[in-house]
This record gives sequence, C-alpha cells and structure tokens, in this order.
Amino acid sequence: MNDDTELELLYDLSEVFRVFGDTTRIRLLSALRAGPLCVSCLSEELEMQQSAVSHQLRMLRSAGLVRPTRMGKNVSYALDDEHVASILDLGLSHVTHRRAGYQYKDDKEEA
Amino acid sequence: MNDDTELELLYDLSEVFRVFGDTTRIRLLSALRAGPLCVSCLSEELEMQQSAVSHQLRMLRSAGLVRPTRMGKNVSYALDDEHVASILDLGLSHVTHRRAGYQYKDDKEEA
DNA sequence: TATATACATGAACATATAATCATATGAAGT
DNA sequence: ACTTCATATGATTATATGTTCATGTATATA
Repeated sequence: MNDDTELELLYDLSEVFRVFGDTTRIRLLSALRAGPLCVSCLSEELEMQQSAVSHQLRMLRSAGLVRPTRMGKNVSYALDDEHVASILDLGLSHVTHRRAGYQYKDDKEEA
Repeated sequence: MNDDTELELLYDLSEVFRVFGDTTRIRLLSALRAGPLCVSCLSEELEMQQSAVSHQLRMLRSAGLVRPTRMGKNVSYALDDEHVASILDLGLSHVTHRRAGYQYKDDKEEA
C-alpha cells in the first residue's frame, strides 16, 4: 500500500467516525440497536422533528450504517452491519471505562 | 441506568467519535500508532503547520486519546489508551470491508 | 541574561454542518 | 381522483469547527 492509498484510507476512516460523531446520529444508531424502527417512531423516541431525523438518516444511509425497508406507508430502518454495533460497543466501553474513575493528569476541564 | 444517564452516555459517546472524525486528527493518531512522536515530527509527517498540529493535539489530549511527555525542548505524544488503537482498528476493518466490494443498493453516489 | 528552539494558544476568518421551514414524493384508503 | 399519512429533500440560517497568523510560554544553550 502506497502513501496515497493509505491517505485515502485514513480519509475514509475519519469520514466514518465523523458520521458517528453527532449526538442525533448516535442516538438514532443506539435506538436501532434494539431492533428496526420506522422514521416516525425514531422521531418520537428522540423527540425531534421528522425532518431532522430524516436528514440524519440520510447521512447514515449514505455512510452505509443503516438500511431502509419500506413497510407499506412506513419505512423501517435497521443497522446495516455487524460492524456498526461493534463500533458502538467499543466506543461505549471506552467511555464507561473513562467514567469509571480513570482520570488524566491535566486537561480535565478543557473545552 | 435512567434515561438521563443514558442520554449523557450517548453524548459522551458521540463526542469521542467526533474527535476521531477529522482527517488531521485521524492522521495524527495513525502516525502515533507506530510509537510516540514529538510535535515537530508530527508536523513534518503530516506536512502541516505546527500550530494546526498543536491545536489538534490539544483536542486529542482533552479527549484523553493522547498523552504528552516533555523530553527536554520537545514534547513527545503517545496514544493514551489501548482502546484508542482498538477503535482505530475496528474502524479500519469496517472501511476496508466496505472497500473490498460490498456495495449498497443505492446512495452510492450521495454527498 | 540574552537568544534560539519547541510548543501552546488566542483571535480572526472561512468553511462545514445541523436544525428548521416549506414543499415534494409516494403509498394507502375513500 | 382525492385525501391522508409517512417520509424525503431543497433552501435558509445559525452555529460549530479547522486553519492561519501573531504572539505567549517554556526549556536549553551561549
């Protein structure tokens, strides 16, 4: 793998994480962990406007993290990939580990 | 765990991913995977201004992803946590898996 | 102490991004 | 065909974010 390919890979990598790196999208993914849900259900669950939810679902779709299935009038969304759940889990374990008391020497209060 | 705590957890989670979700920071983390490096080395490696690198290292520090150690005039940065490498790896495996030919029905060309 | 080197940081600016509003599309029922 | 319900999407706007420039701080060395 040459430097250029590696760079592209890193670009893709940061793009994936960027998609995970938003509160609304994380909440959507988290809600879908329990199983597929339609847009209006997600909208109620997060107490957000349907439009906002749809916009974010679109991003998740483009990133290949969720998959839509039409069910009559509704569209049901599901996590697309085992990786998605794994990444969520690993992130969670990191966060909870840090919460559990592990502290850093400085920068604790930084922006 | 009540809903409030869960919500906070998800906020923290998205924050962690947000930090990973930038090209410069991913490149920094990736460079540090091979071992600790000082700021000027990272600056050269990424071919970016020292100031930009420092700003991003500050974010990585605040997030607890890297740890600085002063070595004389230089400051050496290292990945702070095993989790960091794991998360990078898992993200990479997701990206490479998708690259390897798995394609989605639509949304392939979306923004 | 004066100077140089390495790094950090505040301010400013340009760009990216998420929510909202209005509206379009699409499916189901009358 | 018309209406209703569910979802998608374009445009707009407010905010967030990354880089640059200028400058501050810290360490080493003459």
